[in-house]
Amino acid sequence: MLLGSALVKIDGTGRIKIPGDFSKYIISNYGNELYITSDRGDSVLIYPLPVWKNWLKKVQQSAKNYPVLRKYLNITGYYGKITSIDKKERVLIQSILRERAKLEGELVLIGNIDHLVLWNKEVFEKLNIEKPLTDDDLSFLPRGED
Amino acid sequence: MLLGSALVKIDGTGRIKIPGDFSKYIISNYGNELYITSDRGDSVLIYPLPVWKNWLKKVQQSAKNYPVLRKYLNITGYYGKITSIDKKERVLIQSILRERAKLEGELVLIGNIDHLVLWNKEVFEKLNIEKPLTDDDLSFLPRGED
DNA sequence: CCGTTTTCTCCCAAAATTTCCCAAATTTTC
DNA sequence: GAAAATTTGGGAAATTTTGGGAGAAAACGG
Repeated sequence: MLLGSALVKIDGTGRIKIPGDFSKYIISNYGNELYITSDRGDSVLIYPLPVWKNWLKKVQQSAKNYPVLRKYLNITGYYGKITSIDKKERVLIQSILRERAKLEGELVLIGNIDHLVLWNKEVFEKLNIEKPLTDDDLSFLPRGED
Repeated sequence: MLLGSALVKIDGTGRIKIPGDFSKYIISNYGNELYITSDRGDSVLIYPLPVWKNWLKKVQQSAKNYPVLRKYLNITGYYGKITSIDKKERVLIQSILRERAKLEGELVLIGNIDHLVLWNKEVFEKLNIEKPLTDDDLSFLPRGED
């Protein structure tokens, strides 16, 4: 399962090295093909290709009626690209995404169960860390078992 | 499967180069004949010819019950043309479509399972990227491994 | 805490892909 | 049938992608 985060850097040609534990998990469970995309352009979604295909099927089945879902498909198609993890466990991030999500300097790569999310570290912190969660926010959490 | 996008340019004589991964997939699965058309004139639909023929059959069936579809058939017939992918993996976009869909400067070519959609990049972004998806929009996504 | 091993980053060069350009061939127009 | 316009073909430059070496940094083991 993909959990936790790592700091990574992007090289001169637009690739990132996927940390060993993430890449091992992905390759052994799903193979080395990825679908790299974004929904809002501010972060990069890195899916194992089979996971994405599965997800896509679900979305498309409901997309018939909702224009919003069609827009979602347009956008994830626009940002998207099939890529593979190379021998050194690197992946190329396509240039539209590099620009849009400001991929330069320090980046944060976060595991999200079956896929990864990549952020410009500064951007991520501005959105999530600077204004910490309030008691109110936390009140929306479901009850844990007790 | 045709997924993801690529930026392409149109040459002086109205052709685009279909990126290697797309063209390889198309040719090996469907051969090198295409049907190039449009439904609304603002983008260009690029179908492998066998895929289009199949689709057409379905639409014609439904047109018996829904005469509105006749208009769809008229339009896609009007814009349409059979073309083939040349040795250098280029295709000519007929001039009605070049004008109508403003094919000049940077273009975006987006994979959609079994066909491609070509847009003027600016136009596409105005329609899809300028106003990004909101939290509310995303809440319409089906739940799943996300 | 120090040396060893593994992982990651940085860099360069080779390979592949895409774009640009020109000219020949074909089709259309008058 | 000649001129104009469009389509087709291919060489070569420009750009992007790929591959791998070597140093730097981090993790590991004792």
